[in-house]
Amino acid sequence: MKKLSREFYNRDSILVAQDLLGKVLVHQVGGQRLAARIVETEAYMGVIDKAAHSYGGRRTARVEVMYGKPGLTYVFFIYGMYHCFNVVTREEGNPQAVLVRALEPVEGMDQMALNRFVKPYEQLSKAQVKGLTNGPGKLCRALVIDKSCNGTDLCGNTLYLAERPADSFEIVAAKRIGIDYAEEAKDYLWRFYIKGNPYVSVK
DNA sequence: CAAATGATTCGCT
DNA sequence: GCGAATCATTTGG
Repeated sequence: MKKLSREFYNRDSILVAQDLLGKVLVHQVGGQRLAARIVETEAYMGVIDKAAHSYGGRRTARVEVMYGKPGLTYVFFIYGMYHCFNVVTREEGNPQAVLVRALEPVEGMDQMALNRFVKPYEQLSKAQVKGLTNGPGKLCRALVIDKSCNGTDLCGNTLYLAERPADSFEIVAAKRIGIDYAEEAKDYLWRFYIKGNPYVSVK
C-alpha cells in the first residue's frame, strides 16, 4: 500500500474530499494495526465557508492546525463526548480541511469491536457491525483517535492514509450534515460518499 | 418505524 | 454561560 504524498493534500478541498473516497486510513497503535477504507467525507472550505470553524479567518488555538501544512490532522472534540477526524488541505495559511465521516473496517476489526462495544467482533449483532465506523464520532472511537492525535502528520508512520489498488465505485454528492446554523452554506453539495456502501452515515 | 431527548466537555464570547 | 461538523436510548404511533 502506497502512502499518500504531501502534494495530494495541497489541492482544492473538494477534489481532495472526492479523492479520499476508497483510500485507507491506517492507525498504528499499541502494536496493533487498525485500517479502514474511507467511504464518506465532507469538504470545509475555510474562510468563505460559514460551516467551517475557520470561517472569516477565525484563528484560535483550536483551529490553528488548519492554518498549518497540508497533510496534518485536525481532530476536535464535540458535544462533550465525541471526536471528529479531519485532514488539513491546502497550503500553509489557507485554513481548509476535509472531515472523514465514515469508514469501512479492513484490518483490526476485533480491536475496533472492543473499542466500541467492549466485546469481540464475532459476538457483535448485525447492527453493531454496521455501527462500528459509520459516523464521525464512531470511527474515532473505533480507531482510537482523540485530541492527542491533533496535529499529527499523515506523512508519518503512526497515522496515515494509503492508496488501495484496483478499487472502483460511484461517487454521490450531497448536503453536509449537522450544520443547520450555516445559513446558505448548509445546502452546498460538499459531502461525498460511495454509492451503495453500507457504512455511509446518512444516505 | 420515526422523532424526541439526554449525555457531558471544551472553546469561545 | 452557551452551544457544538454526534450518538445511543427512549418514547410514541
